[in-house]
Amino acid sequence: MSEHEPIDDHGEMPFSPDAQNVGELLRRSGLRPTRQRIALASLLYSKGDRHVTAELLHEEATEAGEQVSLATVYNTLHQFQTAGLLREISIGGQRTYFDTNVSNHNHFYIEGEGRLVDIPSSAIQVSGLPQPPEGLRVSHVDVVVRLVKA
Amino acid sequence: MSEHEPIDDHGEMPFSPDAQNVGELLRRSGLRPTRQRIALASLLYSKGDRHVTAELLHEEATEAGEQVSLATVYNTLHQFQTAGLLREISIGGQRTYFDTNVSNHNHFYIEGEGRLVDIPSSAIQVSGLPQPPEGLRVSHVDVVVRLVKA
DNA sequence: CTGTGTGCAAACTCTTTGCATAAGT
DNA sequence: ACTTATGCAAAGAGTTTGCACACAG
Repeated sequence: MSEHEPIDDHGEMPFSPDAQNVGELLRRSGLRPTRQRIALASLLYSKGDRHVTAELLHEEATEAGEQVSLATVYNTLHQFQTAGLLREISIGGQRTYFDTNVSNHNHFYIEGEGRLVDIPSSAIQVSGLPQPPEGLRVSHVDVVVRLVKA
Repeated sequence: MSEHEPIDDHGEMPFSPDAQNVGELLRRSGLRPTRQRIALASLLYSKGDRHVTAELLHEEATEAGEQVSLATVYNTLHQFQTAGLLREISIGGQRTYFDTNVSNHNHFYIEGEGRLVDIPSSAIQVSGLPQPPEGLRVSHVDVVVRLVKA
């Protein structure tokens, strides 16, 4: 994956939600474009950046008339994550969130609502990181800004 | 709860692990100093700053010959948290960690080991926080530096 | 004594897994 | 056809809860 021109046959949007492109996307990630995966990917990538839990996505799929089991949603989310299409977000609490924005950025977390909002990568700067202990390297720095009602 | 001088009767250490002081500590937090709570508090505050899960603490208590049920450990951790004696740490994943260091500071998280290490509060600086959405205020900023084997 | 805390086991939530069936190439 | 994905339901981990008994004040 490196030097293709922006797809030029008929579009200008980075991701287009139609099955065509989603299928391509999946195929490139080594995943068979099955009906369920296409449905889930469409939901994920047709509304801009999103933060979903398995349950939420399952609900949406069901409401959209797509029949997908919750187990498959879980499987699919993890497959997408492994393929680099999603990033798992680490908020405390019980539910696991997945973010369609895979680039470097941080989050507001609205307590009591369990809602996540992106903070653009550029906005926050972290300085003064101490040296990690021997034998370890920094893989990722997560900044979560917790918000409560004013 | 507000204006008491630093405890002046006979000590200079902030927390002393013996039952005496732990009992005091609990009492001031509005918690009855029961055998179990004293045992758990002693484990928590006698070794400097610690990061524990309910299971870990339960194990330690058991090994130390104290009989405490897991349910009580959970209850106690939450009571301590409410009383401001502990802070819950938000790492993704399934387990909940509690930190005996209640002051502002951040964490290294060692993936694959599930271990937490404090980063002194002073070390890290976060700048460029965007304005939170209307009606919300920042309650806390968590920085988690994820580490992997080099 | 009186009220709060504890222990146990059952319930609950979120997530994963095993295996037979269905769908993709 | 051959292989991989899906669905179901059951199992699993971590955590919470309800209620009888025990202990602190």
